[in-house]
Amino acid sequence: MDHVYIQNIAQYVGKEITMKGWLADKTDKGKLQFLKFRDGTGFIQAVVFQKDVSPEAFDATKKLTQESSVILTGVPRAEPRAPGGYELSVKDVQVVQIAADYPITPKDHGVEFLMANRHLWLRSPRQHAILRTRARIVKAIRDWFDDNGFLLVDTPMLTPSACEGTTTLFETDYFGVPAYLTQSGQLYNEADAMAFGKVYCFGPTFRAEKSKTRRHLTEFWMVEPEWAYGTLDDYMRVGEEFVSYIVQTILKERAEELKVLERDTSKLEKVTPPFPKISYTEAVELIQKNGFPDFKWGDDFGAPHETIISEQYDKPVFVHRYPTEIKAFYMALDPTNPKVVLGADLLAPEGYGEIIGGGERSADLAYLESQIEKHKLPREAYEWYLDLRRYGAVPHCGFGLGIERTVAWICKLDHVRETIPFARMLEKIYP
RNA sequence: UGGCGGGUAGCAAUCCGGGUGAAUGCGCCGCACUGUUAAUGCGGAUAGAGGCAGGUUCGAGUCCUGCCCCGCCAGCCA
Repeated sequence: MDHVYIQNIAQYVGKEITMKGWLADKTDKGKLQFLKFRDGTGFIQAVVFQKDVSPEAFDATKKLTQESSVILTGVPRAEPRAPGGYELSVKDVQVVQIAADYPITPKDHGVEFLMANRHLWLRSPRQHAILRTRARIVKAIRDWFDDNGFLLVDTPMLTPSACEGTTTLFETDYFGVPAYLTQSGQLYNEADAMAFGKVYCFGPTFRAEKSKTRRHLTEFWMVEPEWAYGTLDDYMRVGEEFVSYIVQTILKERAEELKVLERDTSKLEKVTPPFPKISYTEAVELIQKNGFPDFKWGDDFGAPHETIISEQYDKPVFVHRYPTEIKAFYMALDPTNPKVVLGADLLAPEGYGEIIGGGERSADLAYLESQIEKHKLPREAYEWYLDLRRYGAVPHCGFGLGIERTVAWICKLDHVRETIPFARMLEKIYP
């Protein structure tokens, strides 16, 4: 007989089934043993009464340690008192392995210890809630693009040169020549958009920045759509529809997980289109009026400035038309004011900062040539990119959304390190 | 990289006005208990010469110096 998974338990109420998994925790009440059992799809309480099982099985139950692997046979039934609503009345217990003294106890632990034991920490209910939410966010992202005419066209991880500069890249030895782990699929995405119209790429991204904050990883996942004939306004409209879809989907599909995480969902419910949109210039005035009178037009936002902006709204907010000087070389100039570019960032509420960056890309060959020179980029590495402006250049736009920051925001976590199974952080790569 | 705060038993904390190798809870073992949810009660064992290296002192976990590691914040960014 095939074994049954906890996530499907409702279909088997009253029937004898077998479940395979691990013992998360146990409460010994003498002739009654409560097993907190998990199988990867969920947690369920199993109850072993001495009179219901063989003496051998009962003995084995009493000897089970935390995280021992075990196969249970029994009958599930509805139990209002149990988390999840179901409970297994056990008829037989088969021990697969008795686990050695398990380091992670149900009591408090520090971050250092938990991260050193990340390979085991993943088994905890809270980590399940986060990573199951992450998986659903990823599916929502793919669904939205797939259903809105975007073609998945992935971009390379290994690149011959930097996208925007060389200081933050991980270098590898590519058959004797340097190659770099990608920090963005952006430029390749533009080639793909000129080929397929509407595309998106989705994969890991690497940045060797010495950033040590709750919002940074050296390896993180990013989804980047790019589409031909798209404008700044198109991008912001797509962005708000897209982000709202993700949030509303999670509210519906991961309500149980958000409850485990004690997430205040009323704040997420408000995330619907349209989002507020303010210009960089308006944002500067806002910052000056709220405690930073010395902030100058032309300065880039720091974390405290972003917080001031996002605190004004109960939805994510777009800040558009940044000074040309502080943005990437490929950004399109605003034809009505060449001091600013047609770019915009989306700032998440509740202090989570920038979760999207993007905008319209320049289609102007001469302008891009001058930008490459101005930014001291190696011209030959960008010839293929310039080709895109020689052969059927069109206005186009795109953006990148950081998965981990989005997960951290939706789950309301203190740090992005819990949003990915094995976080890669500054000088930390174990386990 | 800078600022601040930390590194004491497997884990988490107390001790931080220097003075007999101090110490609580969890975990672990045993006993009791048919409704636990971080169970409870009783009993027991294990465990560090207090991050590492120096220094001051009659005497240092406790003061000083250097180094290592961790956390938070900042810069940079998604």
